[in-house]
Amino acid sequence: MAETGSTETIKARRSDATRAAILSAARERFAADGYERATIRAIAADAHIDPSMVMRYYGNKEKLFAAAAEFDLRLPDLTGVPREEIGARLTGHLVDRWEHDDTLMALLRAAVTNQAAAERMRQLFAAQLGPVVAALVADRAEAPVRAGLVATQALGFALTRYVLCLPPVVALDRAAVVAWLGPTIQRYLTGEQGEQACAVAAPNSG
Amino acid sequence: MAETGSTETIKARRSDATRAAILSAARERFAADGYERATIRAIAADAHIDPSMVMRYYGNKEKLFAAAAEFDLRLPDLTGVPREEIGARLTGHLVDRWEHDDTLMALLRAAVTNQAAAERMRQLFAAQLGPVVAALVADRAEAPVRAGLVATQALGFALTRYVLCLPPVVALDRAAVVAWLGPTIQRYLTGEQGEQACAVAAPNSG
DNA sequence: TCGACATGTCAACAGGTGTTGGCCTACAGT
DNA sequence: ACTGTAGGCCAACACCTGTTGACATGTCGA
Repeated sequence: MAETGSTETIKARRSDATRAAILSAARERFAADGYERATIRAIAADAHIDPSMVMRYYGNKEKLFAAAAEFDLRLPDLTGVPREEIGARLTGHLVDRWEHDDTLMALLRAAVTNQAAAERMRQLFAAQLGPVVAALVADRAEAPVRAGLVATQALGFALTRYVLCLPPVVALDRAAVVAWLGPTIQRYLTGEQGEQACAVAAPNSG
Repeated sequence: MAETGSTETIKARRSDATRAAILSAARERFAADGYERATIRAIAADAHIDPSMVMRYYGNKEKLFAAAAEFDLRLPDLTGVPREEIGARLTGHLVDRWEHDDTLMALLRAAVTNQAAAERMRQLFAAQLGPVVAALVADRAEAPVRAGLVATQALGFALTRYVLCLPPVVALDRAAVVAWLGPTIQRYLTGEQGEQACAVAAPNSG
């Protein structure tokens, strides 16, 4: 690769700003419209460039999506957290990730009608949520099921709140979300099949 | 209307079979492909008729979807069921509805990228799940939130199992689903915010 | 200064979309 | 037997899609 300035740093190409603008516009469009309704033309217009530039820099729509849907859940290490708090902590973290980054939304909306995006979603949970859950669970063989159950509730919340916009779910504030969903996530991580709720209050830390 | 045979029965038009075939094909396509990827041409081909017939009978794609997405959750009356079993019962019923009818799938897949379909989904939960939950809940003001939470878990399960196909969630059999999700639904219906799980086994009836 | 290369624009392509109108055919009522 | 009409097919429309290639412009090293 061509370099300049200090010998170790890669040269900042003049096109990097354009690439970033495309990626940012792509994320927004995919998040708002899903895979098929997010058109190359619309993305290019948002980025104030010609559609053909999108093709030059990302090859085709599929690859553009792959680049735009790169995502890190940034899950915290929960092994040091008091056992009864991990549900609330994980729930709070996931809500934050959803609210401050379009990427998950793009991935979710696209994954419903696009096979490649669905595969991405599967990999994301297997590679990022899986290990974290495995580190918390006593019986290693149970880890995939427990991670799957967590996904069930986490994605269901995101779907109803951010995509379908069911009014009562939209109305919940962060504390209420953690208070309601935290114990569910907690049980999926550390509880038993068939276990029922009883009146032990959990701390609302997130 | 023109009638024949017995004076009271409406005449069965020759086109009724075609109409039904269109509707059935539309449900399958919308369920499998979502709103935009399910094309009128593909639906017509499945029904072995010309695309223009779809337009003649249903006006346009939007109205066709509206007709195809007509759905009744057929929620049972849960007021007579022992209080600690309603979570399991409701969970089992919802799983059955998902597995034996394409319509919910069509609605879900379409609702993610189509506003009208999302509105349909909201109405479905407000009009069908809402009242059932309201009948079970002590404090009437809490009913919408509780119904929303149930939707959160029910739709999240459907999303991960039938749409995203997360392997561990797909692998669960009916009994396991009821055993894991039942207590969650139960808590959303009858439990308290912040309540945690403890070792009280729930019956596995469905 | 000159040429190579990166950056960007324009116009067009081939194919697919929802939708429309004209035409043919078979059947019901007289 | 004749005719009106419902059921169905065909061809076409206007538009939008991803994608491509030719062409202009700018920038930087030699």
